[in-house]
Amino acid sequence: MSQPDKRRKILDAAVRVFAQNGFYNSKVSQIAREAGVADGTIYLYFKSKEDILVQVFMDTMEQALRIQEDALAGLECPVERLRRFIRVHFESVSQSPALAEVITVELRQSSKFMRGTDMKPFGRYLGIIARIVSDGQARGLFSPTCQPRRVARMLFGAVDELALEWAMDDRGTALEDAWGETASIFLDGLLVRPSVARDAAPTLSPNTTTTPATPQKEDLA
Amino acid sequence: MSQPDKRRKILDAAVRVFAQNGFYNSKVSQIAREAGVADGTIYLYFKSKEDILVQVFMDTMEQALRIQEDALAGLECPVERLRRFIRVHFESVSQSPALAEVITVELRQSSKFMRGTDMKPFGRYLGIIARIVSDGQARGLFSPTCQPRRVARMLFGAVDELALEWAMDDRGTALEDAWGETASIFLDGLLVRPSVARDAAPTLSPNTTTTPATPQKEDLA
DNA sequence: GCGCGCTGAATGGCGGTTCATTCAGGAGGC
DNA sequence: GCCTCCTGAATGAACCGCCATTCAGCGCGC
Repeated sequence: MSQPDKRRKILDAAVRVFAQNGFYNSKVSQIAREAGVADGTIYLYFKSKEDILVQVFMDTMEQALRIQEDALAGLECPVERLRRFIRVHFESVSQSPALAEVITVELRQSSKFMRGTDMKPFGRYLGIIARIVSDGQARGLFSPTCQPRRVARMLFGAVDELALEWAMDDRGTALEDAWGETASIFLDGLLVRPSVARDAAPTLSPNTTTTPATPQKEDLA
Repeated sequence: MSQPDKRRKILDAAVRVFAQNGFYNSKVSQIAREAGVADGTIYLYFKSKEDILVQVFMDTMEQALRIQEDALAGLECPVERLRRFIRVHFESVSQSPALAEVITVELRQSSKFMRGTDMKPFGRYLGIIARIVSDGQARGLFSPTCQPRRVARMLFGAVDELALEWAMDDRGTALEDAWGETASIFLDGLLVRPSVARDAAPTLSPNTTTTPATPQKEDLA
């Protein structure tokens, strides 16, 4: 009646507590209280306090991977895939900010001294982006000069930073339109179109002035 | 003979130790040993262990700000300013990886429970980027639709993530060419030029195929 | 001999982990 | 149906090691 049920309750409680105090300032007994469970019970399900964190991380990452894989399943075009990825990431984050905060903040900390814990799931998450990029390059859509792996890391950093800001400070501002802006920068860049005629003075303003390549339709999930 | 000298030694030692073990797994006595100083001495210069971290953060941030302000002093063009900013950031990081690691990793952690410690310096760092962006918009160079503050955050995230990766794992790979790639993505995007004629089939290949707007000369520091 | 900068052994408490104990519910004998 | 015996999940008070912080004293320069 309780086995996996209780594990979940503890994990959820842990996420809340970690998000509020950070891993090291969280007491196991507080997690227990929050989960409605005795201190000792926790050690029936987890090896140690640190193990809780690892499992939170693993669970979340695996879920995120599944969600992305599902979301991208139908799409062909790398451009659309990239946009979708970004949107889904933000959506996942806004689903449970506390979780996002823990992953985002604690993940870094952890990966330092958790040598031993395999960060594979994270690598796979990056891999999704990297594959989109290299695929886009193969089709001649994306600039062939950039390293997919690096772009993946870059994009993840950007997206993660925005998510963190949102989760920590200004829960008020809309995270919803962050995704569009992020996508448009990564696809089109900051620069306004007429980049070829860079040093040519604005002789005649071509009709290109406002043509961000972004307005592809991208309807519902 | 030692007042500010010793403070520095302790700070430097702390950076090394924190970088290796993370803040919470670092022992004050280890910092002391590393600094060639007695445990108690540390408390002559710092209120607490946490205070050491705060000061590392403050010092570093202030230095980073100074460096960027100096580096950008002469430049007018927002495009060049942005590129310079990115390059200088990476250069700073590669100057002392340990420091970068601490700032990058611990900063997040910290800002959670260090409510009270003002994160102003970090805000100012973001502010530099934001100003470049809004300036670029004012001059019609950058897309007017994006929020400078958000772009700043995004860029910082990207750059920080790359720096972290470099500092932690693959110290081997060249951080040097990361800056160029980052700049080119943020300025030009991933997409290969002919964005206007999106759905038009490749009727005639225009000469635009390989024209990343990046090849501005950007010589030495 | 005084004070200042420094020392490092001692301390105090904090909190992760353990483990003797409890108790709900299931199986089986009558 | 009811009582008894088991089982193992759950409990939570106590334990114990760890480490940030303190402070009584030491030496050195004046």
